[in-house]
Amino acid sequence: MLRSPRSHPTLARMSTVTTIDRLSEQNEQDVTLQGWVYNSRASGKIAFIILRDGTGMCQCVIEKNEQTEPFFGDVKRLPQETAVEVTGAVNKEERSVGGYELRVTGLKIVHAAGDYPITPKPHGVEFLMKHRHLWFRSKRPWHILRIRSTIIDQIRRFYNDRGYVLIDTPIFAPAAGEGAQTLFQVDYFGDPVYLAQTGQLYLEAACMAHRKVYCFGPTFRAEKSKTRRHLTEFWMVEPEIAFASLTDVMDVAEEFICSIAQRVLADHRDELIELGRNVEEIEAIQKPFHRMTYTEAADFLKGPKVKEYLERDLADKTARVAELDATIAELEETAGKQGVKQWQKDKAAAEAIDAREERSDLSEQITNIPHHVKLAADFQWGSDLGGSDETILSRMHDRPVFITHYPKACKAFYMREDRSDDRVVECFDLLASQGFGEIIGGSAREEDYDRLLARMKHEKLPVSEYEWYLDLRRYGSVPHGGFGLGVERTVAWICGLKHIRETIPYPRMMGKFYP
RNA sequence: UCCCCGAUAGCUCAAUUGGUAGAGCGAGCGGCUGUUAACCGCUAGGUCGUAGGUUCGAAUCCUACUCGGGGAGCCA
Repeated sequence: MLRSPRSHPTLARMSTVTTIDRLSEQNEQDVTLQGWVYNSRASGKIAFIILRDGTGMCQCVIEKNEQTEPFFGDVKRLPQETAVEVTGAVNKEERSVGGYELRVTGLKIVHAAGDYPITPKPHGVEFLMKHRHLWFRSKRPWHILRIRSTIIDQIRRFYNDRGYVLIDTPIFAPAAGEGAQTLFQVDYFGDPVYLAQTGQLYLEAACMAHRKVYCFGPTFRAEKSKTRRHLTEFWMVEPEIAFASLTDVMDVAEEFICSIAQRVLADHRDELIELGRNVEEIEAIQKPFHRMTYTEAADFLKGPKVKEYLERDLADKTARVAELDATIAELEETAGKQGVKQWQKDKAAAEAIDAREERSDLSEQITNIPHHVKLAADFQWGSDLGGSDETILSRMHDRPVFITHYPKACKAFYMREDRSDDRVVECFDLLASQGFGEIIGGSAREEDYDRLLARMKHEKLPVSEYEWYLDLRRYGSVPHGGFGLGVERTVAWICGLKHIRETIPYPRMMGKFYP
């Protein structure tokens, strides 16, 4: 949008409106930036504004002189998040954030902000979540949501580039799917319908028309889980492929995850580092992933390696707690000592808070470890893998791990019976590395009419409501399969976030839906 | 549904274990020419989550409730 000088009486002269991400191409030129004050510092005759404009951050320097005199007084105490247009010369400057700064000659206040609630100091989660709409502007959420955007773009590209057809599946769905207690019920002109928790059954129908299809949209789970891994509304991408075996589907999943990791590394390496992510661990996301059957996993969990691993983990964590206690004591002494600069005290106090947080996380983990040892050792063939079991398997491998062939009883009715062992089904979960746990669940689908019907009757499903689904096994039924990837869990894993609520713009969790 | 932890200024936290409620940031005013969470001085800001109870006396101990955090089950 072009700006006329008349609408900006305080601008010294007309100059090109640009954005911070393009400043390196405009060194020495006069430009105008439009943005918000992220932070400001001022002394008697010089002021610094850290401006953010949506594309990056840039330091704007205002020296007091005849040109800046008319607005220098305003600049001296610009509240955080004041919207401004600043004009000046771009100047390459090592000392500045981003390497370039603006030597300001003109400034217009577009909107003077009031008392902005989020300060550059630490805040608690509850407070930040209540101000999610403003928190977007802070660095950390800004980086995370950009990476999320790239991951979603890569998801679409991956399937579109490989000839998959996008099939949008309904969000209002009859009770079909798995257990109704985890579904949100909605009144649909007097009839009960449910918010979809998967598009899979609908997708199976479409894959018999287009061969390779996928759906991508929000799904809803009414599970009463209050943990760092759960949302009630989350995004899932589900591909479905005709004439595909279990291993074909797993190969796609493997290729898919690698493509996401590569894309994020290519586009956001610096941002990952800024978020504190260990980039080497993402570089390690390469084919082939580990593959083990459920039965192998069960034996592994009961074996000596897991016990040793957990015992070593316990020892390491106990040692770390002792280390933290020493650090905390030291920091507290610094914070309370006389003759120490105030900013050093602040820093020590802030570090002490972080250390205490890490310590309380660790001590909770330490109390849980013996329980996890017991759960792993007592694992019974036939029961589903628990959260702690998955975490153990995932942490003990340097790349993602496929767990395949679960017992029939813990999986959904549509999964294909293993023809060589009818106790298990041809399915897989993909566990992300570094303990992030399950990000994909998939399977080959039962293509045999009689086996499927028997299974549905065994599960006491209302067969009449699934007639359309059974039709797929009456007319040209072929082996096929697919999987679902949880977008938020993937973002959490790639960004190294311990809580899923930061991976989605407006998290919906049990008991929380504001803003 | 169950288990554990927490709630003190707008924000982040402290209060020597039951004895007059404090600091930093933020806000307001003043000072400072290169700051990086700037710094220095001054000012305002509180029914200690709510309701009971114990006590001469409760932010502190007890009970219930509300809200938040973490976990189990279940799941992407």
